[in-house]
Amino acid sequence: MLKEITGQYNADEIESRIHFFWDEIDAYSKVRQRRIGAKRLFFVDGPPYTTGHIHLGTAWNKIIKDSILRYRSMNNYHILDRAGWDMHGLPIEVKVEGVLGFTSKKDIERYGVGKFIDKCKEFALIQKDDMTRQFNSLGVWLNWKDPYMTLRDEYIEAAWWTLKQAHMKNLLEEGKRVVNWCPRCETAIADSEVEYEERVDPSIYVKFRLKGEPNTSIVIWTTTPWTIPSNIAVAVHPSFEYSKVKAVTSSGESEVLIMASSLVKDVLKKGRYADFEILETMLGEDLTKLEYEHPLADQIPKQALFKHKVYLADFVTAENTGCVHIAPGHGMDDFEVGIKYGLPIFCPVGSDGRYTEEAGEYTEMHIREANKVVVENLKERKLLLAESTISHRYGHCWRCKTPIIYLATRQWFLKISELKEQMLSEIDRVVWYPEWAGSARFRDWVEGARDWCISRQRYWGIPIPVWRCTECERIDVIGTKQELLEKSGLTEAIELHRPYVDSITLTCECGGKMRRVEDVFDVWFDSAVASWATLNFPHQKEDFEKWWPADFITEGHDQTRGWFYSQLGASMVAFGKAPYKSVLMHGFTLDIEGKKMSKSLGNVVQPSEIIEKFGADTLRAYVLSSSAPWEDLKFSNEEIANIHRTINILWNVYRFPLPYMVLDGFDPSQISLESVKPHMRSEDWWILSRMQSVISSVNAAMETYMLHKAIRTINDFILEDLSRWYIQLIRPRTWVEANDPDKIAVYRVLYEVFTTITKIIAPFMPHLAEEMYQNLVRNVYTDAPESVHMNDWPALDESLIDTELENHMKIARSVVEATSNARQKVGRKLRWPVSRIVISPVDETAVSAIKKLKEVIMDQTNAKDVILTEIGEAWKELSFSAVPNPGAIGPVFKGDAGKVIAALKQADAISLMEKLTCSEGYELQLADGMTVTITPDMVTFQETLPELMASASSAAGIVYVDAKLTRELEAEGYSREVIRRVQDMRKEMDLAVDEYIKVIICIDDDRVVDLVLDLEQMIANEVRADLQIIGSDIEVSGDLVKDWDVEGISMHIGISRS
RNA sequence: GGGCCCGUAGCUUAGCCAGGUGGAGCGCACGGCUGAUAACCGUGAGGUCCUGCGUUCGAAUCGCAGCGGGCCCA
Repeated sequence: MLKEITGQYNADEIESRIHFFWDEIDAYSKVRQRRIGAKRLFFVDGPPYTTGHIHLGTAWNKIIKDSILRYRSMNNYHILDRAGWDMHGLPIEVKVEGVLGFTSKKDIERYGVGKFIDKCKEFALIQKDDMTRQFNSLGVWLNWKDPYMTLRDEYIEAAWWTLKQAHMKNLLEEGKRVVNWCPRCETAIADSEVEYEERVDPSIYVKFRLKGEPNTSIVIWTTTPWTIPSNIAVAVHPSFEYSKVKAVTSSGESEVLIMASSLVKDVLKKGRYADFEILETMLGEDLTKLEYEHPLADQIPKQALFKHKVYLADFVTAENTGCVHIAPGHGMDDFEVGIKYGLPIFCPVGSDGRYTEEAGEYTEMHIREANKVVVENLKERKLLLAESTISHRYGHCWRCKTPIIYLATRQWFLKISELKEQMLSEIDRVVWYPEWAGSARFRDWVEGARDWCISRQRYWGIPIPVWRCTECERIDVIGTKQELLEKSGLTEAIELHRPYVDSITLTCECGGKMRRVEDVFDVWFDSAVASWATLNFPHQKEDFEKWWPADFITEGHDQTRGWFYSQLGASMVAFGKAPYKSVLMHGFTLDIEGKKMSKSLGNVVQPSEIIEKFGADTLRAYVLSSSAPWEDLKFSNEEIANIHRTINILWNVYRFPLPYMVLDGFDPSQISLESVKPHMRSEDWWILSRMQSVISSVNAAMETYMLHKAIRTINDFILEDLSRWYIQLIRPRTWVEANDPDKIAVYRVLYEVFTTITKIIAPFMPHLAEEMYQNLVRNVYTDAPESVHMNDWPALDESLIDTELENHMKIARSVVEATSNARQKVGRKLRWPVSRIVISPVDETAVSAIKKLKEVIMDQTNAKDVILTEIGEAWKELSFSAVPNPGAIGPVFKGDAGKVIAALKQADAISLMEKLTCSEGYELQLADGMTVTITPDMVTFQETLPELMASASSAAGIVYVDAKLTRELEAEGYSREVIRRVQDMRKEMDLAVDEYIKVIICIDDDRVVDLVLDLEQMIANEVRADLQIIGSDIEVSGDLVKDWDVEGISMHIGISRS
């Protein structure tokens, strides 16, 4: 049986109860099992990094996923949805280093890599558990019991297997490249791990002395003096014009300098030269014969051995000097130039940021200290033309914030650039939401794809499964644990992490010993293989055949260059096709100002705070409804409170009829909707039609992941249709005591609407849906599915949709609102009936709407009659007054204008109007007897309403309210005032709805007593009084006695339990 | 500096694709309702539709340029 709900909406209580219930019956597993055999949907969870705490953005991300999957499940999809965790990488290493008080890789080596890895693993696992709890509190259903974790053997194998594919397809390459390097973490870091921040660096102009041309130098500019020891060349633009300039100092000394012609003035000003003379101009391509001396060759013996020349490069811009310092070991562009012209890739800097022995006198110096030393050394040699500082954006390590450097090192690469064309065509095969996420944003990114450096010189990561022979250099890439066991001859269980795996050696074909290269994978490679790793491929191939590729993924727009890309790249390498069929790109959570949430700004909103205050369902409904998924979400406390209010209204709507239903023993399982149809009123048909229309809109919205539209539609329905209208209309019908078919029809219709609501809110507000479902459905039908989430999504019943009725109801509501408006103007409150409202309808539809829904209108306007005029015709009882228009009268009548205006106001408006509409003028007699001609532009007409009447416009036309009182109306008005007070007192005494009372009412006005006595019986019925005394001079007593003031009349009322 | 997205009332937003009198909610002011009541409803005020230029009979909507914000890149 249905149960009455007495409490207010208490999210905390509901949600903990529902979580307990779900755990108890293992609802999630049952829901998934139920759909086995249905159409498959493979969803891959983008694995959050195990930081230990979720934030609003990750909460939003999981809420989107959960809502979509719940919706799909109800629409009969068999869903595969392992939650995922990204658990390797620098962030955890850095955190563990912090806990252990380490500052460099040497500390880790001293401590022991094995112990360090154990700490990292422990850390990651603990943080995963913490975060699982937090995601659970959002009501997010994914497979939490068996999540995929990047630190697991089977996951590591998926990465290994993928690398082996790359090797077999000749897409794996080891090579010297310039990479972003963090000198603190002593590792290469990915482009995506570089954070750009404003930073002040030196800005120096350096003279490189030409060989064979005394007193002549080419001038370069740089912000990294420490790279000067590594200088190998100068680059110029082939088609820029360069000048040889004779520059003269204030002391009269002169020298010859070479730089871009357009920059001569700027440069010489910086060098504080007093005068100059252009000796010669030439194109960049004419400079290539020049050779110069390395400025610090005397300090760096190795530099004295290299030739230093000028080369051409298109990337040179006409900035600074137009001559670019090239150190192929320390810059991407520099490296390219070096490769192109076969220059030495000279890189005398070690992994810790200190110079190596190749740097001569700089050996062991840290590059950060080197800046000032280099500048000093250049100054000593009179090679420094100018020196200052510059503030610019410079890359930093995302974890430890150390400024990065560029180093040419040996690294492992996936040759993604070779796959670019195929990747672009795969992008077109994927369905993107919104469309531009793929066609514009992702495409742009992929078009710029470079080879992917997948190696890192760290510890906590998937070891790169490359073994190299110490004798012949041959390499072998291991694809699985099994393969490793076989090739190494080991039999016992092995740990696939460092340092254990490092100790395993293989035997080379040449008989030599093969050792693993020491690197681990870039952590982005981990998640890149998620779509097959989560299927335990290659360990287990059946699921892969059955499910892959993913039907759907959804992540934030930062993942364009992240997971959308890394997955595509890895999948192209492994399988030659995209690993996902459709992608929803969602936005970011910002603060109310539209600024990103960050700890330093102190504007971070914690999901847990919101859950505590409003509950998870409110948070969910808020983030889903407040903007389109792909737009950024500006977090607003006001808006979330507003959503909470809507949910609260739904709760109140839901519990409102329950006491009556329970009292009447209403059993929906015994009364079909079909059986009450003969007794349904227009409003019942209407709400059922609206309900179906809502289902239809929600379906349409969900098809294209317009989650915001889906929820807004549902919320509007709850607020506008259900709470503000239907419930108001049917309230009196629920109070009827007899077992009236009219009442039963309302109950059944409400029941139908409520049970449908539980299903359509289930994907979005899963707890509230479950709470309502358990009472409405499980308490009635014992054989119903255990959880609302096991139900099918409501099928659209088009036979219930009546668009004409929906349209008519809209018109009727508009009439009711207009009546409210008019009542307010005339000062007649709703409790007091009016004799009639008169409507001048605009068209046929308005007429039929009003005729069909007359009862509804009368009821809601508290009017005794509704009268229609002919279409477009004014109401006959109206009169008009003339309003003179001084703007037209003034210029014509000048000094007499005042008299004309006065006369117009006195004139008979009706005949004036009639004359003016059918002729050009009206002869008006003024007070002094003069007659003037009034033209139509001089006067406008205004309706004047009879006393106690008011009008307002509505969709149906003008609505007039006649608020004149009669004895009957007044009697009813006062009686309702009395009833309302007694009801208020019943409430105050907390009486049961059906309890009887005794009432004594003393009214200090004989006329009003008389009026009220007209309806004595009605009052007694309404307030359930079995004894009622009303008079003007009687003693008032009772359990509760109160004095009231009703429109200036004192009333004393006493009530007691009967 | 480049790519993509966003900019509408004090706040959150609809309308923009397909040009034709800008519409809600919150907040504010006033009023109403009263067995959903620690709830609810109505009315009103409140807009340089980021700015400028252009296309057009007509621009919040289309185009261009700029400004501000976000993500990504250099």
